[in-house]
Amino acid sequence: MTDAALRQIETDEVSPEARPATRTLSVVDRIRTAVLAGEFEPGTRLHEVRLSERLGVSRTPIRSALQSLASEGMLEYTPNRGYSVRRFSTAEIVDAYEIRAVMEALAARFAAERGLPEAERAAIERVLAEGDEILAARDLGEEEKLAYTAVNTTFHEAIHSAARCRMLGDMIRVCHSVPHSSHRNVVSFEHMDVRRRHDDHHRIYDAILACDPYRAEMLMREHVASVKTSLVRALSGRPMARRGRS
Amino acid sequence: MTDAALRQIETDEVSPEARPATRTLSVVDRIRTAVLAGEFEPGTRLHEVRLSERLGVSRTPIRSALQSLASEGMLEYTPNRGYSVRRFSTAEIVDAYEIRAVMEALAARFAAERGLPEAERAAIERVLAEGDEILAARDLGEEEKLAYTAVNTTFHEAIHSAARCRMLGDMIRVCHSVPHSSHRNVVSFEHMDVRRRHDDHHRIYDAILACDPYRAEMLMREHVASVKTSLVRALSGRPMARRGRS
DNA sequence: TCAAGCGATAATGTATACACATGAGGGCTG
DNA sequence: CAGCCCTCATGTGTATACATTATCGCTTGA
Repeated sequence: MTDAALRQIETDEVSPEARPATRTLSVVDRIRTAVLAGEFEPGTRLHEVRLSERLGVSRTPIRSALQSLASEGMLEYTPNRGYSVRRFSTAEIVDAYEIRAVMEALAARFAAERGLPEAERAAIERVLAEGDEILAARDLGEEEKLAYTAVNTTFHEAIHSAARCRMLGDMIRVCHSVPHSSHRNVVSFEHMDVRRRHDDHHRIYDAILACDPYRAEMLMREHVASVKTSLVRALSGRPMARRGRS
Repeated sequence: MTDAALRQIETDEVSPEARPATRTLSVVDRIRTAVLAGEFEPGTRLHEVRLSERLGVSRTPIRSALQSLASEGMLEYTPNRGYSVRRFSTAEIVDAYEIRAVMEALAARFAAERGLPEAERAAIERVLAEGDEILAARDLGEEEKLAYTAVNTTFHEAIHSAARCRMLGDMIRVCHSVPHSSHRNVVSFEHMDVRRRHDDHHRIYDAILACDPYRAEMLMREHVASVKTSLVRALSGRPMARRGRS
């Protein structure tokens, strides 16, 4: 009890600005982060009682959170047997890229058809310039890689937002729960690859500005699908997919 | 013990084939059916207590079911304010068709790339023949329309299944929770439209059999998107979208 | 008369106790 | 000795009581 209260306060102090409205939502975040960080092996069962002891809340919000995460596709549920960390085959990871490719392509098309709102336009121009700067250097240190990953994320999120279609945004988000299949993980930082992908960004932006839905869609689809190709190369290089950092 | 056993048996007699494993799952079905049948106006709040009284179970499975349906996109959730029936704008319905178009197109491509399993091949050939028969008549009565709707559903489901990609299947299922945006509702039964769409089915099947992913994808995309066009025509004809039967 | 603050009420969020299902281990029987 | 069944332990499913939050109407003051 005292322990739980302390941890609660601790959590509040760590993130004072964005405290979730309910415990359930807080638990969703905590478990999601833990799973994405690889704290549980795929296939591990998540026992409600143990989680509730570990996180210091009762089983009710735990159950609720587990159900949420299962519907996101991150966990697997079997009636009367509970939840376990979903195991993704290589095929599923690759498929997730294909799905993400057509979805993000559709988002780019919507953005081109509907016009780019001022806020998104500004954000994209900013990250394009930032990316230009980062890539001006001959080699990328760890810091630059992190910075470019943020640039990449912002670029894509701006386009999702410009698509103005909630269902599409939701579905793209689901794709990101698949390990490796997120623009938050820049798969390859090889010189040619990054520069080429950054150039893609410029062209996609041009197409959207020019209100050319077909070109925007086509470019974005190839952009995302090409990452899949890099990924397959990487996976076949080292047969086992490592999880976690990098 | 005895009481529980009796209730169990009773339930078995009522629905001998598909008894849900838990009350939560049963409640999910019941609420989903009610909402799809239009028993609640869009925007209506679903009070947990009232539902629990109406369905004769406690709030726990009700809450669980509501959460499920919200993650399917059928309900809307606001923390501390509960669930309400999601209101779909015309724009969202049309967008759902676009999304479904690219997803089903991807499914067709996967099917073509991966080959058609025997079971799916048989099912498709059967419904293609059945559709030919139905459409041989000059005019379609109510019964024929129902029969053709079933044919349509089976055709599409066989292709989803042949795609062998769970995530894709899940996402397509989500599209179907949007009213009007389901192949279970054949939008237009005008002669030309139905015949054309049935012809599309034949061609899509041919493309998949010929292992022509590009053609299968393109045909399916146009096939679904064209329904969108019919829908827009219909909606602009009668400005208010009627829900429920027909 | 209107606006703002406050309190009552109802609905959701959470905790906990109990019911039931599943699986493993040991004892009984053929 | 092998196989089956029964029992028990573990963990999920459900019900219910309590805590917290939102909403609405009322009062009060300007």
